[in-house]
This record gives sequence, C-alpha cells and structure tokens, in this order.
Amino acid sequence: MIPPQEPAMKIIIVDDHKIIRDGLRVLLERDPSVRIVGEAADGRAGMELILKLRPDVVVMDMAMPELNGIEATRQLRAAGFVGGIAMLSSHNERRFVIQAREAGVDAYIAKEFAFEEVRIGIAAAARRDSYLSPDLAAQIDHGRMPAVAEALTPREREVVQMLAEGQSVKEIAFSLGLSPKTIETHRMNLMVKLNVNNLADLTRLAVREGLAQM
Amino acid sequence: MIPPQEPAMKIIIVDDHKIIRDGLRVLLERDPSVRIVGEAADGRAGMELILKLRPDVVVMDMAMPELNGIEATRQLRAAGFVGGIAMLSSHNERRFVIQAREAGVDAYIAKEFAFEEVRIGIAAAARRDSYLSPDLAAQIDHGRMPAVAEALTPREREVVQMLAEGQSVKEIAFSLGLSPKTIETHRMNLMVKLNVNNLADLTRLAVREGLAQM
DNA sequence: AAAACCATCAGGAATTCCCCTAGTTAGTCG
DNA sequence: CGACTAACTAGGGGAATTCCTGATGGTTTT
Repeated sequence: MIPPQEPAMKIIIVDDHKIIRDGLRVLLERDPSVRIVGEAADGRAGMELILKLRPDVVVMDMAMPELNGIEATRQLRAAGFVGGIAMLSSHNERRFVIQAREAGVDAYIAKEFAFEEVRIGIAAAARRDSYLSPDLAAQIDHGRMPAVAEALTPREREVVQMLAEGQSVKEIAFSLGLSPKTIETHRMNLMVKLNVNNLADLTRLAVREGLAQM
Repeated sequence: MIPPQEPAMKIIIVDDHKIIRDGLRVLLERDPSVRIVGEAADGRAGMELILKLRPDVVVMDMAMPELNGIEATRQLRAAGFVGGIAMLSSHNERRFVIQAREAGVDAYIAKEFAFEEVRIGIAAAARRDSYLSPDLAAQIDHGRMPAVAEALTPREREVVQMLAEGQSVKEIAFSLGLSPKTIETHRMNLMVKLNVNNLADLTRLAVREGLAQM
C-alpha cells in the first residue's frame, strides 16, 4: 500500500461517558482529514489502546475511574508515547492545569467552551504545541497548590486512586497483575507518606487532592 | 414509516458544558423531525428560555451551577411547564434518580450510555412516558438506591460520620461508651443501607451527602 | 397484640493490616 | 566503573479488624 498524499490524523478518544465520545466522534469526523481510530472508557483501557495504535492525538477526559487523565498521561509519556494529548476538563477541575501540563498534556480544554476549542486544541496537540482554553491561561499565573501528589511515585498514585475508589487490595492486585503483597506494601507506604492511618482519611485526602474521583 | 405531515419536535438543551451541547445538537439534528430551538448553560437561564419557547422536550444536565437539574425541573413544573424533561446524569449522580422523578423528570439517562439512549429517552419524554436507562432501572427495581441521610437512624448518622472522618470502630465504641460489637453492627447496617461494601465508598458517599466533613 | 424498627452485643470465620525483610532494575554520582 | 539510591516487586507471620449469623430487650406502629 502506498501512503496517501495527505495521511489522515489518527485520533483516540478516552472518556467514561459514551455520550461524549459519540458527540466528539461526529463533531471531529466532519473534518475528513481526521480519523477516529479508537475509543476507551477509562484511563487504563485507554493507555493500552493508545500504546497499541499510536495515534497522532489523544483526546482524554480529566476525571475518569480507574486511572484519571493526568495519571494516564504521565504513564503514557513514561512509556514513550510521543503523540499529542488534549485533555478535557470540567469547571471544577481547573486547578489541575499545572499538574496536567507537567504530566505531559499539550492542550487543556474546558468543557464549557465550544467544540471549536477542542478542534483548535487538537490541532495544537498534533503539532505538540501547547494550548490552553482562554480563561484557563489565567489560572497558570496564580500560584500552584501544594501538591501532595508530587511526593508519590506513579505506581503509588495509581494505587491510591483505586483504593480511594473502593477497590480492595486483592482487586487492585488482580487488575494490575501484581501480588496482593505488593499492593499491601504500596498501601502502607502511601499511609506513611500521606500521614494518614486509615482508609477513610486516605480516601478524603485523595479526593481533596484530585487523586480520586468523588 | 414516517408520517408525512409530522411537525418537528422542538427541543431545548441545557448543559453547562458547551461541548456536550454541541455534540448533542449534531447528534439530535441527524433526525430531521427534530429541531433544537434553544440552548442554555445553566438551570436558571434554561428555565427562562424554556418558559418562553415552550419546547416539546428539554434535555437537561443534572449537575449545573446556579440551579441544578432537579431544582430547575421542580420550578419548571411549578410554573406550569408540561413538556417532556429528559435528564442526563454522570455515574456519580445515580442516587438522585428518585428525587428527579419526584421533581417531574420523565427520562433519566446515564451519560455512560450511548447516544441511542438519549434518543430513546427523548422520545419517551416527548410522550410524557417515563424512561430510565438500563442499569438505573435495575437499581430502582431492586430497591437498592443509596439512601440519603433521612433513611438512616440517628445513631447510624452519628456512626457514619465518625467512620468517614477516620475513626476506628474501637475508637467510636469508646467515645460513645458502647461495645465495639455494637459499632460493628451499625457499620454493617450502614453498608447495606447505603449499598456500599467498603470504607472508601462509604466515606465518599458520606462526604457527598454532607454527612461528613471533607 | 402482633409487627416493625431500633439499639445493643457475641462467637467464629474470613480478611486485612502491620512490620519486617529482601530481590531486581534503572538511574545517578563520585 | 562501582557504589548508591529510588522504585517496584513480594513473601512470612502474627495482630487486628471486618464479615456473617444470630439474639435480646425496648419502643413505636398498625
């Protein structure tokens, strides 16, 4: 097969709401130079798909069960993914702009803006330019919040989210393909690092810090 | 199949995320018998528009600033709006199904379902039939909706707060002057009543419901 | 009075928690 | 390069907690 003159831009959509995936798909596909090559409903499934299909751009929701957008981004970058990443955020997730960019997000787009923003953001991400939807840019200027999350390792962030979202040690071990003992170790290290000593405190802290969804 | 002289169904979309309004609009407008006659970004603006334009169906988000979907519905019904109301909810808003229906919502649709669900829900709402997206209906049927604070006994509210704020069974027992076994029982009854099965879920639920401080 | 609910507790099984130790790998630094 | 560190992995074993079932007395509802 001879590559076409103008290769289509390959995009993967990761969002836990299928309605949004459906909507984005039709909106994006109105541009014939765009091809949606895959969809996923959570960060973990998204990662696998992305690393397999290597799309040009990923459009990802910030808040997702299992593995949130920022954490998924961090891991994608660590795994060598070099495509563009555009992240969608709700109004109550603005405060994560800085973390998102540090994790390797190219475009950060507030959902309350028009689809046109997404298009622009994707174009920027495809070029690996950075893009912030208008009012979010202002956010950057204001100081960052003390991010407890920074002190954690990627694996720990992953585990703390799953713990705070109600999964047992055994379940986490299974879904990560690790020994329960390993998860227990992470769990204990988390408790020490975060200076809490029970699951309820850990959960509230994780939600406050944006490490887990409420 | 299609009646020749069918007047277009007038729809108003109310959602604080413009991206979703954009997506719903193109998805809905693929059906020529549908006309989007207006959009609003919050419950209050939505109400005014709806009472002015009197659409056949309103598609409204549950979580919105200013005036949430349920409250807006209540006020719309009180103001004499008789059109259909279809509500979109995120996975973490399932517990409001019953409140929504009591407020006057016809169709309650989880966002994690495909757009097809929305279409079906809107059709039902237009006829003023009631509709629940699949798994939500199951929750109602099994009577396992997470109960709100009122469903708990005073003692249980007391215990759930202490649990969610990080106290151990033993500590709670001591500070209430009861046997740990008693607190264990309360704890288990809480899990059943609230339909959760671990402390993390209990904690997040308690915080969401205002039973505990974050 | 029967039924339903609430609050209280116990025994025993199942599971988790906690502390300790330790191997492997990748990256860093003198 | 060799030593060091950080991250990730994971097992042993006892303490502690949670889960499940069942029971009792009091109060309110029907």
